[in-house]
Amino acid sequence: MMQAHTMDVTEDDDYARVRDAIAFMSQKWRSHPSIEAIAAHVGLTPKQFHEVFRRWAGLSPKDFLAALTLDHARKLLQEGANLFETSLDLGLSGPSRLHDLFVTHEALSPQEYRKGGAGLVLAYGFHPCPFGEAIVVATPRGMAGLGFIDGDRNVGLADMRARWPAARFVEDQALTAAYAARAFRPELWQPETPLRVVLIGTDFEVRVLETLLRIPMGKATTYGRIAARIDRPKAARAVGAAVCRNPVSFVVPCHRVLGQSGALTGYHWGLTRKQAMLGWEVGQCR
DNA sequence: AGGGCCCATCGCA
DNA sequence: TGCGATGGGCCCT
Repeated sequence: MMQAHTMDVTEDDDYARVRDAIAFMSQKWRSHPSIEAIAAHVGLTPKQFHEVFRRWAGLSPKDFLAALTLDHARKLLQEGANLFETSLDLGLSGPSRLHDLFVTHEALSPQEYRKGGAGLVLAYGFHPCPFGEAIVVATPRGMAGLGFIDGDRNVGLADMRARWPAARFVEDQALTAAYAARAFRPELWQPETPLRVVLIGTDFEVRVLETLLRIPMGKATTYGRIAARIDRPKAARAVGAAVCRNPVSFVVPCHRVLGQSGALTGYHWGLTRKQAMLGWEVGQCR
């Protein structure tokens, strides 16, 4: 029966499988479930399970799951320890500086922001991505929002509307599709064709988001370090709150911010998704 | 008034 | 040592 019901695995539901596997793992990690047990739990044979991870992350299940451990998180933090120290001056070209160049960002003026986005027309659309379905929000000046759909599109849309209550939202898949196509492929963010992002928020928030843009893929930092970087060494908690409100997830990589202990703490779009992103990036980086 | 924090302590193996 | 739990401080909306 098991055989008879074993279904074809397609790329479309790869993420769903990965997501379920991660969720199962984080529940049972204490008892060290075997790969076989995890595969069975998500309804796959070990062989299929292996294929899914290869296709989705470019990693074996074992390597992928290893990327989700506390040990690995700590290693990430160690590697990222001097992420900000080396490039305090703008002329210096460290790796973080490089990344920074590929995303151009401009902040909406405080005045514009205070109006809650009044007069702004925001196009939105829904698109598949490596982490489920995404909602993309764009202005003529660049990408303003990126979120995720878990079941109900209206929930995701409401999440975005609540950020700019006075803006007019217009569905425009054609316009947002271009952003969606590039948002998850950082190798396409080139100096001559940067991914344009519009950061909308308070002064403090924008400064935090700008700092996030300097964290390269595959690296990580902590809330406290960001606070120090923006000259507010004791504001780690406020940084957490600002990171939490990041409208352009993934592109502004708030998933690369961890607690000082290496704990993943929280994620607006679900901790499981944060884990998925961190594991996926390990595969992208080799 | 509360957070996607952080640090110092303390009590347990 | 290395954890988990607790308490107090801190700073932005």
